[in-house]
Amino acid sequence: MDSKEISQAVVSRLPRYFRYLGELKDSGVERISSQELSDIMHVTASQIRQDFNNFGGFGQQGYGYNVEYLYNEIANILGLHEKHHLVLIGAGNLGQAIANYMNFERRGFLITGIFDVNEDIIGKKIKDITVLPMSDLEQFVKDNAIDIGVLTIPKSAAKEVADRLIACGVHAIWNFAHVDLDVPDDVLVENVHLSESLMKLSYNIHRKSK
Amino acid sequence: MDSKEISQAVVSRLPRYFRYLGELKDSGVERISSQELSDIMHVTASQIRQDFNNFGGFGQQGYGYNVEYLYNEIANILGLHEKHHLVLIGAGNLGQAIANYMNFERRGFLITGIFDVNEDIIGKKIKDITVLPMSDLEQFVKDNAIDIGVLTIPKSAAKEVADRLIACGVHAIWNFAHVDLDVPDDVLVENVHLSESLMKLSYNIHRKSK
DNA sequence: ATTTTTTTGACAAGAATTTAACAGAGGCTT
DNA sequence: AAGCCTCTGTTAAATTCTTGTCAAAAAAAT
Repeated sequence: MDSKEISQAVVSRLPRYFRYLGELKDSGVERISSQELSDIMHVTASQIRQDFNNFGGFGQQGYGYNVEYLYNEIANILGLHEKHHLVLIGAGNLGQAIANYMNFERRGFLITGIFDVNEDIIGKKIKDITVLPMSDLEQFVKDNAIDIGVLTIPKSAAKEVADRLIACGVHAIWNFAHVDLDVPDDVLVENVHLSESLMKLSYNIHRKSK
Repeated sequence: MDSKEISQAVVSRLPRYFRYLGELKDSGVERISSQELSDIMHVTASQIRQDFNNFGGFGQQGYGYNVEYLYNEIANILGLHEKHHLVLIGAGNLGQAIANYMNFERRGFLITGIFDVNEDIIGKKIKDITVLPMSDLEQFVKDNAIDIGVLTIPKSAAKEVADRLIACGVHAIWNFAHVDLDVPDDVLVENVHLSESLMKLSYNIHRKSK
C-alpha cells in the first residue's frame, strides 16, 4: 500500500516511457541511462529519474536502468499484467474502430461484449463478437466480470448508459462521448474528447499566424 | 499580436469552456457568473476568471459574463470561425469513424480528401469523398489549400507520410499513430494516443484496488 | 586493490500553475 | 440618486511540478 499519492502528471507520462522501453527492448537494448533516454525522448534526465523514483529505485548507480526489468515494472505499475474485460457500447464507426484495434488485446484489454441500439447491427459480428441488444447489458456485465465500459455513443445516450453500467457494478468508463459524466467517487472515468483535441490544434495554428 | 505566451494548460481548458457555454447558450441562458460556471463545471471560479483574463476582459463587474459573447470570443480564440481543410490518410476503421464524424464540419473542419494504400478501398466513397491513392497526395494538397493532415495509419507508415505532408506544405498534423513524430519547429502535431489513455485508466483501476 | 568514471536517488531551488483575497467597477434596489 | 450588493480583474499566496545539483553507490579501468 503506497503512502504518497502519485500525481496524474506523472501517471500521464508512464505510458510513453512504456512505449519507448518496449521499442528499446525489442531492438535488443539491455541497459539505458536516464541521460540516454532523455536524449531519445526529449525529456529531462532529471524528470525521468524523478518519475521512476516515485515507484521505487529501479536503477543502479554507475549502470543505469535495465531495460527489460524497467519495462516490466512499468507494465506492473500500469496494471498491464492483469486481464481486463471490456464492454463496448455503440457499434458505430468509432466503436468498430476500437473493437478492431488489436493491440489492446496484447495488453490484456479484452473486448468481451459489444452492444448497440440499432436493429440492423444487432446480431452481426464484429471481430467474432456478436453485437447484442442493450436489454442484455446488465446480465452480460454480471456474467462476464466486466471491468471497463467503453462508451462510443452519442452524448444524448451517454449519461443514461453510464448509469446503467455503474448500477451493475462497472467501476471504470472509457468515455468517447462529448459529455462529462457525473459519476460516484469510486467510479473512474477516462475521457477521450476528440473534438477538444482538434480545437487545441486549431488554437495553435491560429496563434502561430498572428 | 499577443505579448505574453498562453500556457498549454490554459489552452487545454478552452474547448471545455466552449462546450459548456454552447450548451448554456442553446438552453437560453444569457449571462453567467464565474461562480455559477464554477458550480456547473467543477472548476474553481478563480481559475475561470484567470483563464478568461488571459485573453482580455470579457466580463463585467456586478454582471458576470454574457454567454453568447463569451462563446463567440472563445470560438475566435480557438480559431473556429476560420475554415480548415483536412486530408485524412488511412481509410481504415478509425479513419472512417473520423470522416463520418459530422460535428467537426460544423466547426469548420472540412475533410476534403481521403487517402489510402489499400487497392480495395481506393475509388470507394466515404461520405461522398472518393478515396484516392497515395500517389495523388502531393498534388491534392497543393490544389486544395490543405491545412491539416490527419494520420489514421499504422505507426510504421506514419513518419514517412508525415514527411510527405510537411514537404508539400502542411503545417499541422493530427496524429493517431503510436509514434512521436519528429517534425520541424514550425509544424504542429497534436497527438491522440488511445492506448495511452487506456493505460492511464488501467493505472487508476489498480491503484484503487491496492 | 585502488582509483577513476559513471550514474543514480535524494534534496533543494526554481518555475509554473492554481487558489485565495480584495479593491473597486458597475448593476440593482429603494 | 444614493447606497447596497454583486462579481470581475488583479495581485498575492500557496501549491504543485520541473529542473539542477551533488553525495554516494557501483561499475569500469588501471
